[in-house]
Amino acid sequence: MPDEEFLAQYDPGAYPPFAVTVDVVALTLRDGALSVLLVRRGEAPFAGAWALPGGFVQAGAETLDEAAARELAEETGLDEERGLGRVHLEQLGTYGDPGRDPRMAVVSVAYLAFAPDLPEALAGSDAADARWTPVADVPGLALAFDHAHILADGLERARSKIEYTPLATAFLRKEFTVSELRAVYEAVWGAELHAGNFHRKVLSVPGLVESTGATAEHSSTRGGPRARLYRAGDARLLHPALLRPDREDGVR
Amino acid sequence: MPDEEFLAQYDPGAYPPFAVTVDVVALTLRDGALSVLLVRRGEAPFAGAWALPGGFVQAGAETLDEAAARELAEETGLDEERGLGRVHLEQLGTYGDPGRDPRMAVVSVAYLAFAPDLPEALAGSDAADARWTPVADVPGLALAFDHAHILADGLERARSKIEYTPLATAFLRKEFTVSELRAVYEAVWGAELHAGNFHRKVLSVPGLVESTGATAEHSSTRGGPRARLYRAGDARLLHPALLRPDREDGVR
DNA sequence: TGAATAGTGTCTATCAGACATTATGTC
DNA sequence: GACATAATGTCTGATAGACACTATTCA
Repeated sequence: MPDEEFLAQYDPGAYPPFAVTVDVVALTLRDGALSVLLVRRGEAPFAGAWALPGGFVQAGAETLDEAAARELAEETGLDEERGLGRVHLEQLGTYGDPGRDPRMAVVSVAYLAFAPDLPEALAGSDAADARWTPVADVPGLALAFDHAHILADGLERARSKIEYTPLATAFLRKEFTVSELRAVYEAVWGAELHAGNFHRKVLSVPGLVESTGATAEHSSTRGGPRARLYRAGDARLLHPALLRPDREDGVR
Repeated sequence: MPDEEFLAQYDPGAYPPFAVTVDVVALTLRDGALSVLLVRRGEAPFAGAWALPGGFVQAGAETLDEAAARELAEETGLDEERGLGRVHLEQLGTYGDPGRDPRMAVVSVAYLAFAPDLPEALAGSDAADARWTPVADVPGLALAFDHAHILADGLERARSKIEYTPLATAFLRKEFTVSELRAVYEAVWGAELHAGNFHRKVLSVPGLVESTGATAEHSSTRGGPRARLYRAGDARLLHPALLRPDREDGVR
């Protein structure tokens, strides 16, 4: 049977129906704290509960990546011009356990976003509120659906990803100091790093950062020389990697 | 509005309909060559073309992981008893570009499987044929849908995963020699490794392998002492990792 | 006997991490 | 002047990789 003939008599209803959503774990640094974008749901199910921003994929009209970017833009107020281009967005994983949504069979494709410090969030169409929330405060929140699980996976991916890619720079503005970069690593890993060793390491890894020649305006905090400014380098993978301090070697 | 009331009047038809499939990139070593399980499609679309094994997820009846295990079992003839338990199965990524399936909007959740050398494949219900195919032979095959893309992603994941996890052992039987393990790395990475250094490295990484005390029956190939036998160790992450030989440092 | 293999020893360049030091800012 | 920070220097132990070497088995 030729394909055309088959398609003409084809009955889409014969296949089990799913709804497909995208949900975004959007991370940023606010006041030195690793924070995630959460929305307060305006509608059932889980009305009133905090959840990851997300929504239904428009079948046939957009790719999954585009759907994730669209949902993120709706809640952050960014567009392609203003900043969205600087946000790193990657697929995290897909969650489809039966019963994860009480309405019907829903498969959620989760995305992970790294964003520089952004203006306060905007409540999108179907959200009552939207807020950047320090991830340390999330455990008390009882997120909707399986979003706590998705967030945990996203955090672990983020911790691992900044080890061997230069994506920590995606949390910063275009120009940054080594100290600011160190603050990113410390916030994501939740561990203090040795300033001197970190400095030397960052400059020694090929392609992680490149110098701008300029120095920061005023030394922000409590004195010290003005720090030099760097841009993100052109590496896509770090070699050697910046390994996080020993997390119980090997994880048996 | 309470959730129950909402659910009662809820109309699933209001949401864009998707079909959800799982597709499996199942890798194994056959005669020293890294090989992937392919099926020849019996029905349109792409009837007669080779494709990754997969099928529709049964909505509400199984998790995505279970659906992937079911599809893999159908094509390999394995069940929980006979070997399926030793197969490593992990989610690879999700593919949902509009038009990737000519019939309707289909989202495919791809899985990656590492299997020990298995008996010849079995054609499942909707496949005309099933075969373990050396990945080196695949480029000439014009796989159905976007399966060439999915396979490429799976291979890259596999190459990367054996660096920092002990999953290379999933390609071998319960007991194996260091040389057999080296053959896995060489097949997956497509590079020759230094036998002596590899040997010392494998034994020095905590939790990668543990000794059985036994030695192999006969030195299989062209002489040499009988090799000692090892089991997979209890590590879930390797530290330090086994880095693959320099792939153009950093990938700019 | 010859050849290939298993396993170990040695050397060197590199790297992570601990620690120290100097210069430069703020309060 | 007290103090924190930026940046660099020094040292040590671990590691990757090159190479050499011995012992063991098959043909």
